[in-house]
Amino acid sequence: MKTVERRHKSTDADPTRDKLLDVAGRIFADRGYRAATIRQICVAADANVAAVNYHFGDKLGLYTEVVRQSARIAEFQAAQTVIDQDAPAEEVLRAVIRARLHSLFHGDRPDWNFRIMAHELAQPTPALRRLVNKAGQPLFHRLLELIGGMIGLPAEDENTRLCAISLLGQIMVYALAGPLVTAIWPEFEMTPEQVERIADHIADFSLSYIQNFRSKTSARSIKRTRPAVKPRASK
Amino acid sequence: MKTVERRHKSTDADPTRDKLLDVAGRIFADRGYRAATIRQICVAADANVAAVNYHFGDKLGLYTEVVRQSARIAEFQAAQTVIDQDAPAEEVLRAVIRARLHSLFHGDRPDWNFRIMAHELAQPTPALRRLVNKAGQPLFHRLLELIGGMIGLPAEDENTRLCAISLLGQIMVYALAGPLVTAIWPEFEMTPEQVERIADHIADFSLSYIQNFRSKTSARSIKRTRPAVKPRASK
Amino acid sequence: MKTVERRHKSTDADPTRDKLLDVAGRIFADRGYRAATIRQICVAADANVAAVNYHFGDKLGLYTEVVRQSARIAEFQAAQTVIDQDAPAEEVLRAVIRARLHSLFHGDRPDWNFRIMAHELAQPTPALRRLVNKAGQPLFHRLLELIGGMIGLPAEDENTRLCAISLLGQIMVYALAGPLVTAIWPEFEMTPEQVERIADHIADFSLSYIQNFRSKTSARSIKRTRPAVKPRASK
Amino acid sequence: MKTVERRHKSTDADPTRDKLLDVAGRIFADRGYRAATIRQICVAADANVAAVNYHFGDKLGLYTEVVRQSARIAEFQAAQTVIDQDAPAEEVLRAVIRARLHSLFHGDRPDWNFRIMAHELAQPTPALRRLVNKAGQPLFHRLLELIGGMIGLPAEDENTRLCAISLLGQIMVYALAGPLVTAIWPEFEMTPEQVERIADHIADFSLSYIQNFRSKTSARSIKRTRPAVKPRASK
DNA sequence: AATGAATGAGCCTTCATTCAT
DNA sequence: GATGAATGAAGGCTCATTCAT
Repeated sequence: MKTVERRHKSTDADPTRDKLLDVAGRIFADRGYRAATIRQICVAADANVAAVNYHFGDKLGLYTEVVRQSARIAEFQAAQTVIDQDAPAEEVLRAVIRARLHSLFHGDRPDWNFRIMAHELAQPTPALRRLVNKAGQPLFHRLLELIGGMIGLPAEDENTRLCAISLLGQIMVYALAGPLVTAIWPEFEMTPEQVERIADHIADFSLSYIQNFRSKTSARSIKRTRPAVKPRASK
Repeated sequence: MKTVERRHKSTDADPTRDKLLDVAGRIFADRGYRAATIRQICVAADANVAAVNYHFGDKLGLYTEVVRQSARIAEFQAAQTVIDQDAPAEEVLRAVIRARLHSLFHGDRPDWNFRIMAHELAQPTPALRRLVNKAGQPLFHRLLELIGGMIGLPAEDENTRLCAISLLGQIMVYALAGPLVTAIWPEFEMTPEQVERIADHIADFSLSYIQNFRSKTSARSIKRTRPAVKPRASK
Repeated sequence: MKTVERRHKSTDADPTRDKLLDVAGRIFADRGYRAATIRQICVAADANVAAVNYHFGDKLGLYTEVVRQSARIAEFQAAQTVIDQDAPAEEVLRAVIRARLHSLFHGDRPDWNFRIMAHELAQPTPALRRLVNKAGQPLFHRLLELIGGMIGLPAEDENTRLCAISLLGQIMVYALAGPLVTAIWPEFEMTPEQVERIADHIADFSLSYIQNFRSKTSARSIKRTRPAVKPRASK
Repeated sequence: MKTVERRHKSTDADPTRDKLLDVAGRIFADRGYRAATIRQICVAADANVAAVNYHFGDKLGLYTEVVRQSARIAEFQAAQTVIDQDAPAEEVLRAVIRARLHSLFHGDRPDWNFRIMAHELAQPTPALRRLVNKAGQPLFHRLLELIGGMIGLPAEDENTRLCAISLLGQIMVYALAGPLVTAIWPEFEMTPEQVERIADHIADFSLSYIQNFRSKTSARSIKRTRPAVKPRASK
């Protein structure tokens, strides 16, 4: 708020700053904003406690930069997956799911991008809401478009939204609730193969509903009262 | 590590202790373990700062007790839903989903049971892992049994587990990632009706896959290489 | 701002709090608000660093209380001097001057009342302006009334105000600019006798002008241009 | 205590150094020594953080230089006013008062000379006492001479000193206790005209006593209860 | 049995200062 | 000769915990 944010001439080549950013990313991702301490970060980055203040002005400044970078990477990754936009919707959806899970556990760059976001989603840092939302929007928007297209409803339709949330929930649970996963599946380990398998499962699981959605349209009206017969048509 | 655990003659009827427990539950559920302060809790419970230490020995002691109680309630609730165990699996599943979502947002008294668990799942308190797992087990176990029964595979099968996680993920996302939900659905608000609708959606969404699972068995083998044809039954 | 200000049942008998207040008064008076450190104060008061937070919530809270107490004492002293209000104005004025100087250097209670005020007057603590003003008002008001009465002008008249400031300036200089006094008068020392002598001098010095003021009324108009002959005419 | 003092070949023409000095003067005058930070100064002077250290070795080094310069200017100004030394004492006195007030609020370039001195008088920087005293001496000495001459007593006489202090107190109060002035005179504003008016008032106020001083010797007796004969005159 | 008072460790931040180009 | 980067020593504040009734 009061101090300088950026004092450096060029954006590249500031080893201390970069290391700080990298280490901070990891630690923030592990512990969350509050629990992480500047000292931990600085010790791990082999820097002085005041270095954070010098380079980022603030603990929040450092964190903001970390999130910003995460956001940049997220946007970039999202953009990258767009390439095969002319592929069939199903394939695109599978690609998106796989990409998300991948960036969550095996992104080439710092692997904490998504976990930072996860923390923010769980316990938002007041000052950062907008930034995080902005970072997530491309993904969310795409998902809504995609699903909307597949179920033949506008992106803003309640059903589209519910499906998008269902889909994201399946992905996020791995990021947000590791212990839950472990509790259900003790031998679970995040190997690249496992990631693939999970991605496939989530896709299959979700497409099953999405691709059969159309047949349901007419049964909508009774929903309200918890109907004895659910709209699963063919069932 | 800590000394006192319980100094009282009888286990019942200690209004201060009870109020402390109640208030602490709410506050821990709202802010998480670290962010909640003993003082906040004591002020809110209209008790002395030392009361926590007196009754529970520790902040962690209080929290443990809160979680323990949450766990008890969770087990109880899980047991309660079992009553109609002879109902069709689908209905049981629907009931479980609805019950979870309900306890998450509109539980009667201690509406924070599940939220505490959510916090623990997201950022486990080291000392409590086992306790939380234990508390979750009944639910997880039941879910695995149920789904396993429906898809005709053992509870320990990878597919059963993936389905359970998918199902729980859809529920947990509402507990763990409010901002995500808001980002996708800005007008969203957690009215009782909305909860019902979401519960229905999650059930529909999940059952679509689960109830059609059988037909998939043969297609398994090609999975690894991203098969041209995915096992999605009707497709 | 956020913490509790007063947690104590009765206003008396809290030795730590009182000692803290006393020591803080002295140190704040010596060094000013910023330069004084909580640690210095606590060490000198033989208390823990956190004691300040506990009893006053804040460094500013402690300081505020110190100033408030100073203000109370100031008001009390001012009120006390009023007793001989029916005495001739000149005598009252002399009494006021003497009382001020006295409280400045030889108040029975903590001797820093006035020096705190002096610091506040020199470099006001933003949050305390009102409090200090309130504390000073009784004195200022009385002085204006008194002088106004003697020179036959309303208290709000510019001349009354200028005289009051001149009078107070002569007193304050001893509080605010010790080094100046020492520079002019190296052997100077604040013995009770010296205080008396100074009080007399200030009274004489000021009354000379005030008591002869009437004769000046007509000469006002030429003032602006720095007249060759000043209005001391008849004198 | 500090190492470097001056590393430059010639004493003139170092724009950075000069600007630093100028800006530092203003900022020190505004905020005082402690509250002013090297960074503020360097930023305002458009110089590097290390510049102060480079040019003056120290924060105190910079401040010392600022004060030294202030002292030089003060001496110069004092000398300048002396020019009309053959004018009547009263006129010289008026001129001195006006000059002081003027330099306090409307000095041409470095308008902070006097305010720096004011800060030093209120809260002396240990290492600078002598320097400041030296800077003030010319003014003080002249004032004592002048007043001594007018009341017919030596410059070292107690009465002369008391008068000088009274005179200076009336001036300094405007520099040191702005809030006091404002409290007494809310609408007060330091326009050039106001400065003139105040200067006139202080001169009138003081001359009234000084010019009538002799006549006072006998009237002493009624004073308060305190001594029948006060030390004036014969002493 | 229960509480108000006190404590010490740790956190974030600021700042003057020094270092390595 | 001059500067951007880095450092360490405080400072204020918060908090869980303990002490003395």
